[in-house]
Amino acid sequence: MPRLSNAKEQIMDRARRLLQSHGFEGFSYRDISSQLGIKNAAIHYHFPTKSDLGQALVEDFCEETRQQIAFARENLTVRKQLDAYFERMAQEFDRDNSLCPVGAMTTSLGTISDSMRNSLNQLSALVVDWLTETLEKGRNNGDVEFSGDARSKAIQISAAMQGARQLSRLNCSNQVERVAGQFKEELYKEPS
Amino acid sequence: MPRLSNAKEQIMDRARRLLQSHGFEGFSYRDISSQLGIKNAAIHYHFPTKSDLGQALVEDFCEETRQQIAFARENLTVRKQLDAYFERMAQEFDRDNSLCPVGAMTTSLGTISDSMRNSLNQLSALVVDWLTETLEKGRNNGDVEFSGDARSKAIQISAAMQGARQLSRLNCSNQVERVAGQFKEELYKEPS
DNA sequence: GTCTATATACCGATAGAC
DNA sequence: GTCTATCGGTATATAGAC
Repeated sequence: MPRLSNAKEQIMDRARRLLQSHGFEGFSYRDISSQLGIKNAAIHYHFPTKSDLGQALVEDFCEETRQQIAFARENLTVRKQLDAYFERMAQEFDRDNSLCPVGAMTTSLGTISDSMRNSLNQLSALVVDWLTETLEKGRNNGDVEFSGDARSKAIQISAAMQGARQLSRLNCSNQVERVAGQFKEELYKEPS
Repeated sequence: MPRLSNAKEQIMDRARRLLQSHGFEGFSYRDISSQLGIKNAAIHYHFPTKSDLGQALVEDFCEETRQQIAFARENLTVRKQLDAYFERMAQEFDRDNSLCPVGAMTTSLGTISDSMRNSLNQLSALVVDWLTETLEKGRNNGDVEFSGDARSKAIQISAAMQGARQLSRLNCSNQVERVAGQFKEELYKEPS
């Protein structure tokens, strides 16, 4: 009889929070096991190595992001898609001061496995590709306004949101909303 | 007779590189001592605790930034000041793929000393305050163009440059130049 | 599937010789 | 000012009982 109803999910949930607050090398199996009231060895049963755990976490982020993008693309206008993206970034920070997964892993890029790094790259590309496509579409139909090429704008926005979540943790104030508001003012200059 | 001509400076130089590539918790006294061909205890003589070393590093960053800002403010036009800032960010990344000090510390904010955190906060504020002042001045004399309030724009730019350095390490390509180019295109729309 | 116990390695830090 | 030697703590990971 297991002590936890669905141990694997609970382990990943704790690991996810720890990753987004302390980075991949900033938490240990002990942090997870003590929070769940189990022992280290129990985690090793579900995730033999920490790399396995990290890989599962990043793939989870990818899948979640894919679903959010798919929903937005099929159901929302360009402006609503961008608004939802900005709002999600601000809300994730408000909830638990969490970093974006990519930002939380940047200091560990030299030590993680190739497969983990590849998945992280995919996660980053998912957002940038969707932003590029959405911005381009919005410029064509007049929903948004910006100069330069769409991919550069997409990278600029993505980088700024990641950085804003980090600066906000340092200042203890939500700069994500502020940066998002600045982008919206610039993109939505002409009311549709 | 010391084995190193100026041990303290050499230790800080190595520590600085390690901090900007692996984060504060991502390097050890051993990493530094092995690179310099000395022993751990020698580092502890100059920096009794790792917190002392970290504090010295952040204060060094502050002093360097203060000098760069003071020079720019006194000798350069608004556009030249912004150009110098963008170019410095891109060059620092090109040289050794280094993170900005603030971005390198965000996953360690929960474990570092209060004094280190305060210095880090000062470092971030130095750049944002200077950017705010410079943007406002440039908008008044027609050197640059942007909407919204200057401080929001300053935070947006600062956050984007920090994020761009991190994304660039993941992609193995210099997105810092690309993001800087996007900002320049937007800010310098009207040729002076 | 979870436990106890253990292996091995690394960490920051200190004492004392030179 | 640097060394050798060592301490206590923690990390990931494994073996084997239950």
